Amino acid sequence: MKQEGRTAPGAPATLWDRTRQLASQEILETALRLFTEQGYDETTIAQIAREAGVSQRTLFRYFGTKEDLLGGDQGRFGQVLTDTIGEQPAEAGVWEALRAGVAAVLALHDSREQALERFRLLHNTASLRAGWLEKRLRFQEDLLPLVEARMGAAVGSADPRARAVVATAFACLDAASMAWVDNDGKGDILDLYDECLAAVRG
Amino acid sequence: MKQEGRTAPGAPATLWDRTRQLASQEILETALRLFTEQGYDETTIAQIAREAGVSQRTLFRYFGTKEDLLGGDQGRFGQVLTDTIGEQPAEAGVWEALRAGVAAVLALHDSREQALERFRLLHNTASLRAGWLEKRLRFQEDLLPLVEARMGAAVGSADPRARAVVATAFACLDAASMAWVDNDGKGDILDLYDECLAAVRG
DNA sequence: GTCAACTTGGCAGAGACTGTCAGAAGTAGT
DNA sequence: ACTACTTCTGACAGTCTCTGCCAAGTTGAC
Repeated sequence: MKQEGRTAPGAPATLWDRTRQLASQEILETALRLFTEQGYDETTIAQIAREAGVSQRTLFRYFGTKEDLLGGDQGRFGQVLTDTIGEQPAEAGVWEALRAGVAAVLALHDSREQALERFRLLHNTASLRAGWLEKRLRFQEDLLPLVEARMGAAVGSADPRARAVVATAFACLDAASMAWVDNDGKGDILDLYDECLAAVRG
Repeated sequence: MKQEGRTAPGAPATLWDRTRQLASQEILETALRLFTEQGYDETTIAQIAREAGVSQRTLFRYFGTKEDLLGGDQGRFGQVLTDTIGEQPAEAGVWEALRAGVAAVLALHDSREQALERFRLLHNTASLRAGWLEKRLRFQEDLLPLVEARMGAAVGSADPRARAVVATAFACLDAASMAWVDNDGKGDILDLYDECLAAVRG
């Protein structure tokens, strides 16, 4: 299995690529539909596979875990995050850089409705939240060197401050998105994020 | 099953209570030993049960999940946390109250070595971290009303600020404990916690 | 001693996930 | 078009966590 193909711009777009793209999308849509219809825990892999018209084995080849069926391409989240922050001007402070990263990631969702649906599922399903938090932790670790550099700390040292700053930013994003869901998607998450950060750093 | 007995101070201390206490301890020690010896993921429930001299079924009756085998009595963590914060004087600020809670929880570990062992396992095992984070999230929710009251916010409103503050405190605790583990348990976690908070709120 | 309350172990089974393997389907060389 | 090669798929069996159920044993209260 070598799924690197990723539909590059001037793609060769072999039949395999297109087929995989299609299957992947079909699985993803079926999963999201069933999750919202009957809940995450109440939906089995077997059911998703059946309704998507593939075998369980194939489903697991596309998405390594059940959690991966939500959140689509989470790899991109981390990528966009680190890229955006890395591109911030050197004179920008840590918090400005982190804010820019958060904004970029939030802009990644297809639509407000889809984002709301995903966030709602995420915040209401314990088993999902756990996996999501863990994945986010990996993003945080990836961000560490960038933040350390901006804070003037020795990169890779045992200095906990950079980690605390990054984790705080995510904590605020979490609080903001939860409030956003509670408000049924009214308003802007980024505004809520700013509000949270102000409350913390006040 | 009614395991409420919990060896109250002037306990009746029936034979059942003592037996359960013993079995629980035996299981816990066996689990921690095997986890540190061969890793969390590489240790199966079957093995723990066998070496602890109980059936798998009984093991699951004592500890609902594999994760529960680490962290001992996590219920107490949340209890101590909310109790301590609730007992703080009204004129104490949010951050002082939260710090007191954190200190109380940290004081709960039996020994420095055991705490170090647990933290190390926790931070190095992805599957464990996920569950731990999720459990912590529940503590955070429990704390919410207390913090909201102290911040003068409408309790139960969609105000994300209290959630952000609580999450930030935990984020700092996380960063502090990770640095502590990296330093092989040298120094005081609470000092690191203060350092983190200063970096965030600085 | 009797009976109720409690505890235990074994069994069967669900559900997520993995390794393996034969075979189908696409791709490329001639 | 024929062949050789790579890629993908489905099926099967198996592992591991976790749950429901039931029969048997132990303890406690009277």
